[in-house]
Amino acid sequence: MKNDKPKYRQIIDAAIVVIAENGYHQAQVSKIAKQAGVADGTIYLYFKNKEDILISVFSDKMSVFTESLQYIIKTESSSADKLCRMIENHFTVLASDAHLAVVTQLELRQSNKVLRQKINAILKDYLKLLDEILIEGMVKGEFHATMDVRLARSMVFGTIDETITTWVMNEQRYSLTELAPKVQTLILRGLQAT
Amino acid sequence: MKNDKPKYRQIIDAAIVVIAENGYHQAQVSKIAKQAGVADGTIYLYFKNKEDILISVFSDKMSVFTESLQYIIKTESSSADKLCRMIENHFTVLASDAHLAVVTQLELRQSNKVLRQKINAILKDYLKLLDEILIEGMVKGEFHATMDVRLARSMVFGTIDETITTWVMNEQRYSLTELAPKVQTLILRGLQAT
Amino acid sequence: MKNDKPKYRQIIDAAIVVIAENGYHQAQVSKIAKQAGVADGTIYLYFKNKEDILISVFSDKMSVFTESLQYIIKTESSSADKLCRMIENHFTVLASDAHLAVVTQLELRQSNKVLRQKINAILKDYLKLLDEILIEGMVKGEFHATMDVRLARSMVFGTIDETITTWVMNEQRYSLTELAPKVQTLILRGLQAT
Amino acid sequence: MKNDKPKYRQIIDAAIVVIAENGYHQAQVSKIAKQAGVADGTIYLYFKNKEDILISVFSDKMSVFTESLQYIIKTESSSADKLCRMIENHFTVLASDAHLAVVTQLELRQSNKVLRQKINAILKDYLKLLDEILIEGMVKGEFHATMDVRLARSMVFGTIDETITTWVMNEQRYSLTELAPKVQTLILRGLQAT
DNA sequence: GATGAATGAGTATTCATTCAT
DNA sequence: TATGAATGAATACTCATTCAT
Repeated sequence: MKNDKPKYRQIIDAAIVVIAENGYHQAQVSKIAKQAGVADGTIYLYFKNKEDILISVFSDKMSVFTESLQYIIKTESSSADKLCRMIENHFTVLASDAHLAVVTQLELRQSNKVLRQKINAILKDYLKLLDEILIEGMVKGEFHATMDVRLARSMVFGTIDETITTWVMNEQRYSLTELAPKVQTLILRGLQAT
Repeated sequence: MKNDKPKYRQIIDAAIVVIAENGYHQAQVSKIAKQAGVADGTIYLYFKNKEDILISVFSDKMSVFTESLQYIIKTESSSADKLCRMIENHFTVLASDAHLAVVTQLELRQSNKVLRQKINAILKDYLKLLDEILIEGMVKGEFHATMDVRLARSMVFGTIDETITTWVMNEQRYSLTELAPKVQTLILRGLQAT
Repeated sequence: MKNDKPKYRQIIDAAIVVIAENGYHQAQVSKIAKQAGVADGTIYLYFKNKEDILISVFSDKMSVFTESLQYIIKTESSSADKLCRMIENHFTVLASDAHLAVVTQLELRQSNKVLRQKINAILKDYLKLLDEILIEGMVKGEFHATMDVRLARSMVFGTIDETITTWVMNEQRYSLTELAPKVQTLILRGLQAT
Repeated sequence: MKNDKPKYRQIIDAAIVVIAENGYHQAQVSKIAKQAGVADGTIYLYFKNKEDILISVFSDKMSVFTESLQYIIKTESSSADKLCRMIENHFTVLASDAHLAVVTQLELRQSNKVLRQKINAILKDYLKLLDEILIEGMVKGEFHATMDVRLARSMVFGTIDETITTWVMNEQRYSLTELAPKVQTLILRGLQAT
């Protein structure tokens, strides 16, 4: 039952639903409060302001990706496998939560510069783990020893992000997870030492 | 034709400057009018509404990319060369116009879903030409015959886009054009038949 | 006809009516706009913000007092006469404008510290003229040569202000102007050299 | 009797401190509760509502003035002496409690019309004693037999009040008590029969 | 008595667009 | 064509008060 959840979580979850269904600019605080089943003022007992809700939404969900990735890095042995599992995980999480996918790929990007910078700071933790995998792969000889890590990271993340955004823009009409193996192949071909 | 009228151009150019310098959400119609040296009302003699200005900005600039790419497709012979020249051209154009880079990579993405869908429709012409190159490469045996064109397109465009966005977010502090060869290598490795 | 007045004046006059009839804290911008017969947004073409309206109201009306007093100082010869005419004028102006009296004596005093400081700065011009009269009277031997000007000013202004406030609090049920001669006598007795 | 309970006093004293330090409009109930060391809800066990706190503050402190004045009336013999001792007492009490002076002279005056009317009702007890002195002085021939008592009261109280307010507005930078003799002289000159 | 989490009404201000001149 | 004064809808946040514990 929803009311059993702590209010903080109720509000975060409500925000995702409201943003996904109404769009970023139509996600008024009062709408989020109503969806969460609390009074408008209650929001401000748990969040400093509206921006704080949005950052918390992103931070909260991003930590799922980051924690999974940390686990993957620990448990897989080859760098290529780590990368493959990362892509697969990224796709799986978003494919299983349509609301979240819309929010992260489309709506949250409409935020202003300040908020976007805070979102990017949170994203950085995830990208650092990606860098770890890439560097390890280069050191171990799995990936091209001379490649530019920053560019490789842009390729991996850019490809993943563009693939998912395209899927969301097409209203999630096809299976995202089925694309994972092909994306893995495309990316690995670009990175792996021959 | 309305594009020929000087005020139309004045307003388009003013919009880019105003958006780049103030950000998407601070680019009021009155500011654009002032920058263009016309009255607020005059804007509406040349554009249906504010959204129309923004779409026109994107459309106007995108046509530069599309025309260059059409020329490249015509003049280069191998698919790999076409792809390389496309990447190089994309980087060169944005590297030479700091305002335009900020507007297309950061500011215009803050627009709402409707506007972004219209922007994507314009982008589609450019991506269709990219598809042409990829398909031709597959047919000619230059690229993997079995790859998914839609994904390959996402990889190429996603990598280019993420690389440029990262550069803009880093306040264009390093040379973008010098990255072109490495990006070309990364992408071609992923696509080329071995 | 009201609409013949410039909008600035329409809004100032409307503000006085709305504040007098609804009280300071119930004088919403939208109410003032409605009373003035303009749209809410029009207010902001003529005033920076709500505080600016209130300051302008006070400043605008205070200048009536100040200008009259300057004229009185010029035309009367004895200091005692100047003081008498000042008191009489102060009473007459407020007695003739019930709304204004309520606004200056009761409502505007509910404003916050910042606004009250700005109001006091405006009031200072008026009190300086009072000081002039008092000092001149002392120099000419009309008033006690040894009295403390600051205190004398407090007595004159405090007596006037308290008398008027009491009258307003009693809902202006008796004639304020008829009190003038008695107030003049009381004050002059305190000041005049024997 | 509720006044005997320590929390009642704690809250009254806390209110004065909070209002003096934060200003009337920033003196939230929760701030007063915190300063008093009680929970927000506890306030409502001792006071009907916020207005009740403020009235109680004023009433509580005003009784000090009223009781002193009653003692003065009893112990002094001449009306002039009573008036002098009243002025002196009024100045002394406020000069010795900076917080109280700020609260009564500046902050509490920002309250709305209803609250100010209640404050005036409390003040009336004090002003009635002043009236007693004035009337007695007229009967005994010390003061002008024909003067208007209501106006004389406005002069006495208005002068005292304006003098103290000016002193508070000047951040209590000079000695208020040293002004007492001069104020006494000014006022007595206005009232005394010659 | 004492607590403090929860409530929800209320408002200044911006800016895209219009239209009389 | 060109102007720019006027419009008016739309929204985050505060804080006095309550009431279940």
